[in-house]
Amino acid sequence: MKEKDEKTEVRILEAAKEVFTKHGLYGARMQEIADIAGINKALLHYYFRNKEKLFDAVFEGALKKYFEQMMVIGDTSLPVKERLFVFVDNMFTFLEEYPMMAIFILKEVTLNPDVFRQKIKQIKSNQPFLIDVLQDAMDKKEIKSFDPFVFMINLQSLCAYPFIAGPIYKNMFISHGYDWGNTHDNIEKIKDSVKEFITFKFQ
Amino acid sequence: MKEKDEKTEVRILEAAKEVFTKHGLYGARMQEIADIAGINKALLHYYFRNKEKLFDAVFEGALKKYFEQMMVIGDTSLPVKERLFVFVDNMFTFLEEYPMMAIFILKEVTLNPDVFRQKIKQIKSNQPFLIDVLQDAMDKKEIKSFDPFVFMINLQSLCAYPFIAGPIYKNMFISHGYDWGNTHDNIEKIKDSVKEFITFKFQ
DNA sequence: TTATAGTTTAACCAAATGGTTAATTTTTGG
DNA sequence: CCAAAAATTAACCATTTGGTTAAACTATAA
Repeated sequence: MKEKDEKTEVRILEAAKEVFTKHGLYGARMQEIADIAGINKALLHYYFRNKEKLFDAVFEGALKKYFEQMMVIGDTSLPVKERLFVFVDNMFTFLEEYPMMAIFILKEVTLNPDVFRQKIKQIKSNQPFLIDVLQDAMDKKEIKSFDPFVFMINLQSLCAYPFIAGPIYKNMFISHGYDWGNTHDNIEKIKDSVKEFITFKFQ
Repeated sequence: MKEKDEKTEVRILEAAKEVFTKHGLYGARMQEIADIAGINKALLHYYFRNKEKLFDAVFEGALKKYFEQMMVIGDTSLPVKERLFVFVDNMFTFLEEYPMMAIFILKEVTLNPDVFRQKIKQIKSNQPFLIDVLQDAMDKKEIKSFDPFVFMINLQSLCAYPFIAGPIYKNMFISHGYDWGNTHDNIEKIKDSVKEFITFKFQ
Protein backbone atom coordinates (compact mmCIF):
# COMPACT_ATOMS: atom_id res chain seq x y z
CA MET A 1 0.00 0.00 0.00
CA LYS A 2 1.41 3.37 -1.04
CA GLU A 3 0.58 6.85 0.18
CA LYS A 4 -3.10 7.14 0.80
CA ASP A 5 -3.55 10.70 -0.43
CA GLU A 6 -2.25 9.89 -3.90
CA LYS A 7 -5.02 9.60 -6.45
CA THR A 8 -5.94 6.02 -7.26
CA GLU A 9 -5.43 6.40 -10.99
CA VAL A 10 -1.89 7.66 -10.46
CA ARG A 11 -1.12 4.82 -8.07
CA ILE A 12 -2.39 2.31 -10.61
CA LEU A 13 -0.29 3.81 -13.38
CA GLU A 14 2.82 3.76 -11.21
CA ALA A 15 2.24 0.19 -10.16
CA ALA A 16 1.45 -0.87 -13.71
CA LYS A 17 4.61 0.78 -14.99
CA GLU A 18 6.61 -1.13 -12.40
CA VAL A 19 5.07 -4.49 -13.20
CA PHE A 20 4.92 -4.10 -16.99
CA THR A 21 8.52 -2.95 -16.99
CA LYS A 22 9.55 -6.05 -15.09
CA HIS A 23 7.50 -8.64 -16.95
CA GLY A 24 6.20 -7.11 -20.17
CA LEU A 25 2.61 -7.10 -21.32
CA TYR A 26 2.52 -10.86 -21.64
CA GLY A 27 4.04 -11.76 -18.30
CA ALA A 28 2.54 -9.03 -16.13
CA ARG A 29 -0.15 -10.05 -13.64
CA MET A 30 -3.12 -7.82 -12.96
CA GLN A 31 -3.20 -9.03 -9.36
CA GLU A 32 0.37 -7.90 -8.80
CA ILE A 33 -0.44 -4.47 -10.15
CA ALA A 34 -3.48 -4.25 -7.91
CA ASP A 35 -1.46 -5.34 -4.87
CA ILE A 36 1.27 -2.78 -5.47
CA ALA A 37 -1.31 -0.06 -6.06
CA GLY A 38 -2.97 -1.17 -2.81
CA ILE A 39 -6.38 -1.71 -4.36
CA ASN A 40 -8.84 -4.35 -5.41
CA LYS A 41 -8.34 -6.04 -8.77
CA ALA A 42 -11.85 -5.04 -9.85
CA LEU A 43 -10.93 -1.40 -9.41
CA LEU A 44 -8.20 -1.85 -11.97
CA HIS A 45 -10.83 -2.75 -14.54
CA TYR A 46 -12.98 0.12 -13.36
CA TYR A 47 -10.25 2.62 -14.21
CA PHE A 48 -8.78 0.84 -17.23
CA ARG A 49 -11.17 -1.53 -18.90
CA ASN A 50 -8.62 -4.30 -19.55
CA LYS A 51 -4.96 -5.22 -19.54
CA GLU A 52 -4.06 -3.84 -22.96
CA LYS A 53 -5.80 -0.54 -22.27
CA LEU A 54 -3.82 -0.21 -19.06
CA PHE A 55 -0.62 -1.14 -20.84
CA ASP A 56 -1.27 1.49 -23.48
CA ALA A 57 -1.98 4.14 -20.88
CA VAL A 58 1.30 3.45 -19.10
CA PHE A 59 3.32 2.97 -22.19
CA GLU A 60 2.28 5.91 -24.29
CA GLY A 61 3.76 8.42 -21.88
CA ALA A 62 6.97 6.50 -21.39
CA LEU A 63 7.52 6.02 -25.11
CA LYS A 64 7.06 9.69 -25.80
CA LYS A 65 9.49 10.71 -23.07
CA TYR A 66 12.04 8.21 -24.32
CA PHE A 67 11.95 9.25 -27.95
CA GLU A 68 11.96 12.94 -27.25
CA GLN A 69 15.09 12.41 -25.21
CA MET A 70 16.67 10.22 -27.86
CA MET A 71 16.00 12.18 -31.00
CA VAL A 72 15.76 15.79 -30.07
CA ILE A 73 18.44 18.29 -29.30
CA GLY A 74 17.92 21.46 -27.31
CA ASP A 75 17.54 24.54 -29.49
CA THR A 76 19.99 26.87 -27.84
CA SER A 77 22.30 29.42 -29.37
CA LEU A 78 25.41 27.42 -28.44
CA PRO A 79 27.75 26.00 -31.08
CA VAL A 80 26.93 22.46 -32.24
CA LYS A 81 29.60 20.80 -30.15
CA GLU A 82 28.36 22.43 -26.95
CA ARG A 83 24.80 21.47 -27.84
CA LEU A 84 25.89 17.88 -28.21
CA PHE A 85 27.54 18.02 -24.81
CA VAL A 86 24.23 19.17 -23.35
CA PHE A 87 22.53 16.37 -25.24
CA VAL A 88 24.89 13.83 -23.69
CA ASP A 89 24.36 15.27 -20.22
CA ASN A 90 20.60 15.02 -20.68
CA MET A 91 20.85 11.46 -21.95
CA PHE A 92 22.87 10.37 -18.95
CA THR A 93 20.57 12.12 -16.48
CA PHE A 94 17.56 10.56 -18.13
CA LEU A 95 19.04 7.08 -18.32
CA GLU A 96 20.31 7.15 -14.78
CA GLU A 97 16.71 7.72 -13.73
CA TYR A 98 15.01 5.24 -16.08
CA PRO A 99 17.53 2.49 -16.89
CA MET A 100 14.89 -0.23 -16.84
CA MET A 101 12.51 1.68 -19.06
CA ALA A 102 15.14 1.89 -21.76
CA ILE A 103 15.60 -1.84 -22.01
CA PHE A 104 11.87 -2.43 -21.69
CA ILE A 105 11.00 -0.14 -24.57
CA LEU A 106 13.78 -1.58 -26.69
CA LYS A 107 12.52 -5.09 -26.15
CA GLU A 108 8.85 -4.31 -26.71
CA VAL A 109 9.53 -2.39 -29.91
CA THR A 110 11.87 -5.10 -31.15
CA LEU A 111 9.24 -7.75 -30.47
CA ASN A 112 6.44 -6.15 -32.44
CA PRO A 113 7.65 -3.17 -34.42
CA ASP A 114 4.37 -2.81 -36.28
CA VAL A 115 2.44 -2.09 -33.08
CA PHE A 116 4.74 0.79 -32.26
CA ARG A 117 5.05 2.28 -35.72
CA GLN A 118 1.80 4.16 -35.20
CA LYS A 119 2.74 5.41 -31.75
CA ILE A 120 6.19 6.56 -32.76
CA LYS A 121 4.70 8.42 -35.68
CA GLN A 122 2.48 10.44 -33.38
CA ILE A 123 5.40 11.77 -31.38
CA LYS A 124 6.05 15.25 -32.60
CA SER A 125 8.40 17.81 -31.27
CA ASN A 126 8.98 21.49 -31.89
CA GLN A 127 12.68 20.97 -31.32
CA PRO A 128 14.99 19.99 -34.16
CA PHE A 129 16.27 16.46 -34.67
CA LEU A 130 19.88 15.72 -33.86
CA ILE A 131 20.51 14.43 -37.33
CA ASP A 132 19.23 17.61 -38.99
CA VAL A 133 21.31 19.82 -36.71
CA LEU A 134 24.41 17.88 -37.69
CA GLN A 135 23.66 17.99 -41.39
CA ASP A 136 23.08 21.70 -41.14
CA ALA A 137 26.39 22.31 -39.38
CA MET A 138 28.17 20.29 -42.05
CA ASP A 139 26.52 22.21 -44.84
CA LYS A 140 27.72 25.43 -43.24
CA LYS A 141 31.21 23.91 -42.92
CA GLU A 142 31.12 24.46 -39.16
CA ILE A 143 32.19 20.88 -38.55
CA LYS A 144 34.04 18.16 -40.41
CA SER A 145 31.84 16.11 -42.71
CA PHE A 146 30.76 12.57 -41.77
CA ASP A 147 27.69 10.36 -41.92
CA PRO A 148 25.26 11.91 -39.42
CA PHE A 149 23.19 8.72 -39.32
CA VAL A 150 26.12 6.59 -38.23
CA PHE A 151 27.28 9.27 -35.83
CA MET A 152 23.89 9.46 -34.16
CA ILE A 153 23.82 5.71 -33.63
CA ASN A 154 27.40 5.73 -32.33
CA LEU A 155 26.54 8.50 -29.93
CA GLN A 156 23.41 6.87 -28.60
CA SER A 157 25.17 3.53 -28.34
CA LEU A 158 27.89 5.03 -26.17
CA CYS A 159 25.28 6.67 -23.92
CA ALA A 160 22.58 4.04 -23.64
CA TYR A 161 24.35 0.69 -23.66
CA PRO A 162 26.32 1.14 -20.44
CA PHE A 163 23.02 1.49 -18.60
CA ILE A 164 21.40 -1.42 -20.34
CA ALA A 165 24.35 -3.70 -19.73
CA GLY A 166 25.37 -2.17 -16.42
CA PRO A 167 24.30 -5.06 -14.18
CA ILE A 168 26.08 -7.54 -16.44
CA TYR A 169 29.33 -5.62 -16.27
CA LYS A 170 29.12 -5.27 -12.54
CA ASN A 171 28.57 -9.00 -12.09
CA MET A 172 31.22 -9.93 -14.56
CA PHE A 173 33.84 -7.65 -13.14
CA ILE A 174 33.29 -8.69 -9.57
CA SER A 175 33.12 -12.37 -10.55
CA HIS A 176 36.48 -12.15 -12.24
CA GLY A 177 38.17 -10.32 -9.44
CA TYR A 178 38.32 -6.86 -11.03
CA ASP A 179 37.57 -3.82 -8.94
CA TRP A 180 34.22 -2.27 -9.81
CA GLY A 181 34.34 0.71 -7.49
CA ASN A 182 31.58 3.30 -7.26
CA THR A 183 28.91 3.01 -9.93
CA HIS A 184 28.27 6.72 -10.30
CA ASP A 185 31.99 7.42 -10.69
CA ASN A 186 32.15 4.86 -13.47
CA ILE A 187 29.19 6.49 -15.19
CA GLU A 188 30.97 9.83 -15.04
CA LYS A 189 34.07 8.29 -16.61
CA ILE A 190 31.97 6.87 -19.40
CA LYS A 191 30.23 10.18 -19.92
CA ASP A 192 33.60 11.87 -20.31
CA SER A 193 34.64 9.26 -22.85
CA VAL A 194 31.53 10.04 -24.91
CA LYS A 195 32.43 13.73 -24.94
CA GLU A 196 35.93 12.78 -25.96
CA PHE A 197 34.40 10.85 -28.85
CA ILE A 198 32.44 13.93 -29.93
CA THR A 199 35.55 16.06 -29.77
CA PHE A 200 37.42 13.53 -31.89
CA LYS A 201 34.65 13.46 -34.46
CA PHE A 202 34.51 17.23 -34.65
CA GLN A 203 38.24 17.36 -35.48
CA MET B 1 5.77 -29.23 -36.70
CA LYS B 2 9.44 -29.05 -37.57
CA GLU B 3 11.64 -31.58 -39.36
CA LYS B 4 10.79 -35.06 -38.19
CA ASP B 5 14.29 -36.49 -38.17
CA GLU B 6 15.50 -33.94 -35.64
CA LYS B 7 15.80 -35.33 -32.13
CA THR B 8 12.89 -34.34 -29.91
CA GLU B 9 15.10 -32.90 -27.21
CA VAL B 10 16.77 -30.59 -29.70
CA ARG B 11 13.43 -29.51 -31.12
CA ILE B 12 12.18 -28.72 -27.62
CA LEU B 13 15.27 -26.69 -26.83
CA GLU B 14 14.96 -24.73 -30.06
CA ALA B 15 11.28 -24.05 -29.49
CA ALA B 16 11.89 -23.11 -25.87
CA LYS B 17 14.67 -20.74 -26.86
CA GLU B 18 12.32 -19.06 -29.31
CA VAL B 19 9.48 -18.67 -26.83
CA PHE B 20 11.58 -17.76 -23.79
CA THR B 21 13.43 -15.20 -25.87
CA LYS B 22 10.16 -13.62 -26.92
CA HIS B 23 8.36 -13.65 -23.58
CA GLY B 24 10.86 -14.37 -20.84
CA LEU B 25 10.53 -17.04 -18.17
CA TYR B 26 7.50 -15.40 -16.67
CA GLY B 27 5.51 -14.83 -19.84
CA ALA B 28 6.43 -17.96 -21.76
CA ARG B 29 3.71 -20.59 -22.18
CA MET B 30 4.55 -24.28 -22.05
CA GLN B 31 1.79 -24.99 -24.57
CA GLU B 32 3.35 -22.62 -27.10
CA ILE B 33 6.71 -24.31 -26.71
CA ALA B 34 5.07 -27.72 -27.18
CA ASP B 35 3.20 -26.52 -30.27
CA ILE B 36 6.32 -25.11 -31.91
CA ALA B 37 8.27 -28.26 -31.09
CA GLY B 38 5.38 -30.24 -32.59
CA ILE B 39 4.83 -32.39 -29.52
CA ASN B 40 2.49 -32.99 -26.64
CA LYS B 41 2.77 -30.79 -23.58
CA ALA B 42 3.30 -33.82 -21.37
CA LEU B 43 6.39 -34.73 -23.34
CA LEU B 44 7.88 -31.42 -22.38
CA HIS B 45 7.70 -32.45 -18.76
CA TYR B 46 9.02 -35.85 -19.62
CA TYR B 47 12.22 -34.33 -21.03
CA PHE B 48 12.54 -31.36 -18.70
CA ARG B 49 10.73 -31.83 -15.43
CA ASN B 50 9.32 -28.31 -15.21
CA LYS B 51 9.42 -24.83 -16.65
CA GLU B 52 12.42 -23.55 -14.72
CA LYS B 53 14.46 -26.65 -15.52
CA LEU B 54 13.70 -26.15 -19.20
CA PHE B 55 14.55 -22.47 -18.95
CA ASP B 56 17.86 -23.29 -17.34
CA ALA B 57 18.68 -25.85 -19.99
CA VAL B 58 18.06 -23.36 -22.79
CA PHE B 59 19.65 -20.47 -21.07
CA GLU B 60 22.86 -21.95 -19.80
CA GLY B 61 24.20 -22.56 -23.30
CA ALA B 62 23.13 -19.19 -24.61
CA LEU B 63 24.61 -17.30 -21.70
CA LYS B 64 27.92 -19.03 -22.10
CA LYS B 65 28.09 -18.31 -25.82
CA TYR B 66 27.19 -14.69 -25.23
CA PHE B 67 29.79 -14.03 -22.56
CA GLU B 68 32.55 -15.82 -24.33
CA GLN B 69 31.90 -13.63 -27.33
CA MET B 70 31.72 -10.50 -25.23
CA MET B 71 34.71 -10.89 -22.97
CA VAL B 72 37.21 -12.91 -24.81
CA ILE B 73 39.62 -11.99 -27.54
CA GLY B 74 41.20 -14.44 -29.92
CA ASP B 75 44.76 -15.38 -28.99
CA THR B 76 46.48 -14.86 -32.28
CA SER B 77 49.93 -13.54 -33.00
CA LEU B 78 48.58 -10.35 -34.58
CA PRO B 79 49.24 -6.91 -33.06
CA VAL B 80 46.62 -5.69 -30.58
CA LYS B 81 44.87 -3.42 -33.03
CA GLU B 82 44.39 -6.20 -35.56
CA ARG B 83 43.17 -8.49 -32.82
CA LEU B 84 40.56 -5.92 -31.87
CA PHE B 85 39.45 -5.70 -35.49
CA VAL B 86 38.92 -9.44 -35.46
CA PHE B 87 37.05 -9.06 -32.18
CA VAL B 88 34.74 -6.47 -33.75
CA ASP B 89 34.16 -8.67 -36.80
CA ASN B 90 33.25 -11.58 -34.52
CA MET B 91 30.93 -9.43 -32.45
CA PHE B 92 29.06 -8.25 -35.52
CA THR B 93 28.78 -11.72 -36.99
CA PHE B 94 27.54 -13.06 -33.69
CA LEU B 95 25.04 -10.26 -33.11
CA GLU B 96 23.72 -10.37 -36.63
CA GLU B 97 22.82 -13.98 -35.93
CA TYR B 98 21.45 -13.58 -32.39
CA PRO B 99 20.12 -10.01 -32.07
CA MET B 100 17.18 -11.07 -29.93
CA MET B 101 19.27 -13.16 -27.60
CA ALA B 102 21.39 -10.17 -26.74
CA ILE B 103 18.48 -8.09 -25.52
CA PHE B 104 16.91 -11.09 -23.82
CA ILE B 105 20.00 -11.87 -21.80
CA LEU B 106 20.49 -8.23 -20.94
CA LYS B 107 16.96 -7.97 -19.61
CA GLU B 108 16.99 -11.22 -17.68
CA VAL B 109 20.31 -10.43 -16.02
CA THR B 110 19.19 -6.90 -15.22
CA LEU B 111 15.99 -8.18 -13.67
CA ASN B 112 17.58 -10.60 -11.24
CA PRO B 113 21.34 -10.22 -11.18
CA ASP B 114 21.73 -12.52 -8.20
CA VAL B 115 20.35 -15.52 -10.11
CA PHE B 116 22.93 -15.07 -12.82
CA ARG B 117 25.91 -14.29 -10.65
CA GLN B 118 26.45 -18.01 -10.10
CA LYS B 119 26.11 -18.90 -13.77
CA ILE B 120 28.39 -16.16 -14.97
CA LYS B 121 30.98 -17.24 -12.46
CA GLN B 122 31.07 -20.73 -13.94
CA ILE B 123 31.92 -19.50 -17.41
CA LYS B 124 35.58 -20.03 -17.86
CA SER B 125 37.68 -19.61 -20.92
CA ASN B 126 41.21 -20.50 -21.89
CA GLN B 127 41.42 -17.35 -23.98
CA PRO B 128 42.53 -14.05 -22.46
CA PHE B 129 40.13 -11.29 -21.52
CA LEU B 130 39.99 -8.21 -23.68
CA ILE B 131 40.71 -6.00 -20.73
CA ASP B 132 43.88 -7.89 -19.80
CA VAL B 133 45.16 -7.82 -23.37
CA LEU B 134 44.75 -4.06 -23.45
CA GLN B 135 46.45 -3.54 -20.10
CA ASP B 136 49.31 -5.72 -21.24
CA ALA B 137 49.79 -3.75 -24.46
CA MET B 138 49.81 -0.51 -22.49
CA ASP B 139 52.36 -1.82 -20.05
CA LYS B 140 54.57 -2.73 -22.98
CA LYS B 141 54.00 0.77 -24.44
CA GLU B 142 52.63 -0.77 -27.62
CA ILE B 143 49.58 1.46 -27.46
CA LYS B 144 48.65 4.80 -25.95
CA SER B 145 47.49 4.59 -22.35
CA PHE B 146 43.81 4.90 -21.45
CA ASP B 147 41.28 3.30 -19.12
CA PRO B 148 40.78 -0.23 -20.51
CA PHE B 149 37.55 -0.65 -18.56
CA VAL B 150 35.95 2.41 -20.16
CA PHE B 151 37.33 1.45 -23.55
CA MET B 152 35.85 -2.03 -23.34
CA ILE B 153 32.43 -0.65 -22.51
CA ASN B 154 32.69 1.94 -25.29
CA LEU B 155 33.65 -0.76 -27.75
CA GLN B 156 30.88 -3.13 -26.79
CA SER B 157 28.38 -0.30 -26.75
CA LEU B 158 29.26 0.64 -30.32
CA CYS B 159 28.92 -2.99 -31.43
CA ALA B 160 25.91 -4.23 -29.50
CA TYR B 161 23.54 -1.31 -29.24
CA PRO B 162 22.86 -0.87 -32.96
CA PHE B 163 21.44 -4.41 -33.00
CA ILE B 164 19.43 -3.95 -29.83
CA ALA B 165 17.95 -0.67 -31.01
CA GLY B 166 17.90 -1.55 -34.70
CA PRO B 167 14.14 -1.93 -35.08
CA ILE B 168 13.57 1.37 -33.27
CA TYR B 169 15.89 3.21 -35.60
CA LYS B 170 14.36 1.69 -38.65
CA ASN B 171 10.85 2.68 -37.53
CA MET B 172 11.92 6.12 -36.51
CA PHE B 173 13.79 6.87 -39.67
CA ILE B 174 11.07 5.70 -41.97
CA SER B 175 8.41 7.46 -39.90
CA HIS B 176 10.23 10.76 -40.20
CA GLY B 177 10.83 10.48 -43.90
CA TYR B 178 14.53 9.63 -43.80
CA ASP B 179 15.88 7.01 -46.12
CA TRP B 180 16.80 3.80 -44.32
CA GLY B 181 18.20 1.85 -47.25
CA ASN B 182 19.61 -1.64 -46.93
CA THR B 183 19.98 -2.92 -43.36
CA HIS B 184 23.14 -4.92 -43.95
CA ASP B 185 24.82 -1.98 -45.66
CA ASN B 186 24.04 0.16 -42.64
CA ILE B 187 25.52 -2.47 -40.35
CA GLU B 188 28.69 -2.47 -42.42
CA LYS B 189 28.91 1.31 -42.14
CA ILE B 190 28.54 1.08 -38.39
CA LYS B 191 31.16 -1.65 -38.21
CA ASP B 192 33.58 0.59 -40.07
CA SER B 193 32.87 3.42 -37.64
CA VAL B 194 33.74 1.14 -34.73
CA LYS B 195 37.08 0.32 -36.32
CA GLU B 196 37.64 4.02 -36.88
CA PHE B 197 37.03 4.49 -33.16
CA ILE B 198 39.64 1.87 -32.34
CA THR B 199 42.13 3.51 -34.66
CA PHE B 200 41.48 6.87 -33.01
CA LYS B 201 41.98 5.40 -29.57
CA PHE B 202 45.22 3.70 -30.56
CA GLN B 203 46.65 7.05 -31.71
C1' DT C 1 -31.41 15.11 5.25
C1' DT C 2 -31.49 12.63 1.15
C1' DA C 3 -31.15 11.43 -3.63
C1' DT C 4 -27.38 10.82 -6.82
C1' DA C 5 -23.23 9.89 -9.02
C1' DG C 6 -18.74 8.25 -8.36
C1' DT C 7 -15.64 4.92 -5.98
C1' DT C 8 -14.41 0.54 -3.88
C1' DT C 9 -15.08 -4.11 -2.51
C1' DA C 10 -16.06 -9.32 -1.89
C1' DA C 11 -17.46 -13.03 -4.25
C1' DC C 12 -17.71 -15.02 -8.50
C1' DC C 13 -16.82 -17.20 -13.28
C1' DA C 14 -14.92 -19.16 -17.47
C1' DA C 15 -10.73 -19.88 -19.60
C1' DA C 16 -5.91 -20.72 -19.47
C1' DT C 17 -1.92 -22.56 -17.26
C1' DG C 18 1.66 -25.73 -15.27
C1' DG C 19 1.79 -30.15 -14.18
C1' DT C 20 0.23 -35.35 -13.56
C1' DT C 21 -1.58 -40.02 -14.65
C1' DA C 22 -2.28 -43.99 -16.91
C1' DA C 23 -2.47 -45.96 -21.04
C1' DT C 24 -0.50 -46.61 -25.90
C1' DT C 25 2.95 -46.72 -29.33
C1' DT C 26 7.74 -47.24 -30.68
C1' DT C 27 12.39 -48.75 -30.03
C1' DT C 28 15.76 -51.86 -28.40
C1' DG C 29 18.24 -55.97 -27.26
C1' DG C 30 18.34 -60.87 -26.33
C1' DC D 1 9.89 -62.79 -32.21
C1' DC D 2 9.13 -61.02 -27.88
C1' DA D 3 9.52 -58.70 -23.60
C1' DA D 4 11.44 -54.82 -21.32
C1' DA D 5 12.51 -49.97 -21.74
C1' DA D 6 11.88 -45.64 -23.76
C1' DA D 7 9.03 -42.28 -26.09
C1' DT D 8 4.59 -40.26 -26.77
C1' DT D 9 -0.21 -39.25 -26.09
C1' DA D 10 -5.13 -38.13 -24.41
C1' DA D 11 -7.50 -37.03 -20.64
C1' DC D 12 -7.23 -35.02 -16.38
C1' DC D 13 -6.50 -31.88 -12.18
C1' DA D 14 -5.60 -27.97 -9.13
C1' DT D 15 -4.41 -23.37 -9.38
C1' DT D 16 -4.02 -19.02 -11.46
C1' DT D 17 -5.52 -15.70 -14.62
C1' DG D 18 -8.20 -11.80 -16.70
C1' DG D 19 -12.48 -10.19 -16.22
C1' DT D 20 -17.57 -9.50 -14.24
C1' DT D 21 -21.41 -8.64 -11.00
C1' DA D 22 -23.90 -6.84 -7.54
C1' DA D 23 -23.71 -4.83 -3.42
C1' DA D 24 -21.66 -1.32 -0.24
C1' DC D 25 -19.37 2.78 0.84
C1' DT D 26 -18.32 7.87 0.15
C1' DA D 27 -18.53 12.33 -1.39
C1' DT D 28 -21.55 15.89 -3.24
C1' DA D 29 -24.97 19.06 -3.86
C1' DA D 30 -29.92 20.39 -3.59
